[in-house]
Amino acid sequence: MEPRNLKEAGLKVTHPRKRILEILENQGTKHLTADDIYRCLIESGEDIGLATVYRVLNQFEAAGLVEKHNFESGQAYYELDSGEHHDHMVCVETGKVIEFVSEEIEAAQRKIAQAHGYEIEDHSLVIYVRPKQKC
Amino acid sequence: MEPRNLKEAGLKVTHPRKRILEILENQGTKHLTADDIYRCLIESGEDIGLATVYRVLNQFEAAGLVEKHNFESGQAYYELDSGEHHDHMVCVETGKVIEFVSEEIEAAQRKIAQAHGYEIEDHSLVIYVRPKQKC
DNA sequence: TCGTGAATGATACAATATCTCGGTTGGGTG
DNA sequence: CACCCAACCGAGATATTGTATCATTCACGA
Repeated sequence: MEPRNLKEAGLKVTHPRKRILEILENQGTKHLTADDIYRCLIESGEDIGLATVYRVLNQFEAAGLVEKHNFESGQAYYELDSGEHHDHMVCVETGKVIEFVSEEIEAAQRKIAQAHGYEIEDHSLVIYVRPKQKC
Repeated sequence: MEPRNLKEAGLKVTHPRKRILEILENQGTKHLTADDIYRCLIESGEDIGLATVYRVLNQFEAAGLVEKHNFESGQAYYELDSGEHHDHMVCVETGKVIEFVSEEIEAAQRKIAQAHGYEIEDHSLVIYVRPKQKC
């Protein structure tokens, strides 16, 4: 199971790590960039360096606490690892991100990888969509 | 249909654009970064700036001549638009890229988007795999 | 061939992320 | 509780990827 806190992840419980984890927990449905988190810290009066944010996010990722997504923006987005795998659908008009799971797609992927003599290590599926009803 | 040459794409036929298109056409199965292309040009004695490579690749993408992929590397990879859509499977050990098509997955995606009231604009599926036989 | 607007190359700049290093601190040990 | 030290931190330098600017050059229709 994924670690749910810093100790379980084998990380010292420091102030910056606690605050960053809090921010990730309080994220709504939004996926945050390192800079989002940095600015959020600054706004709440914290004195935490941007380098620390990147370092901590990398540690969190290595520890399995968070997932890192690249989408198509050249900027990485982070979200807490919910434990259950899911893919993403991004609305190109509103930027809204919807998470979904499709066992059908998962199975098809395994089949394809197997057919080529591989096993799946990971995968990334992002569907870019727009609202169906035209104005 | 996708444009197959510079004129059809509405682009002036200039030396840099011809050479960059040639390099993309001579790419084997490999997907190239802007820097790959730049170094290839330099090695073959051309005097073409890196800025031009980026500019031309962006124009090619806008014109539908090439596709840009982000994978997970923070670096964009380019390949000629073959006209037929395909997804990618990347071997995390060898870096090899395999292209594949799965109508099963395509259909499942359409179904999911529709169920949320969206239509698909585009999508990106990358499966990260490793060879099945362990040593 | 000539003229003109588009394209180019060099370089400065911007954005994202990592590295380095001196100073600080969490938390185990005595 | 006080000490100690490896782990951690903040700041700024640096690396990497890509874009903007601008003077010069070039493609191509007349």
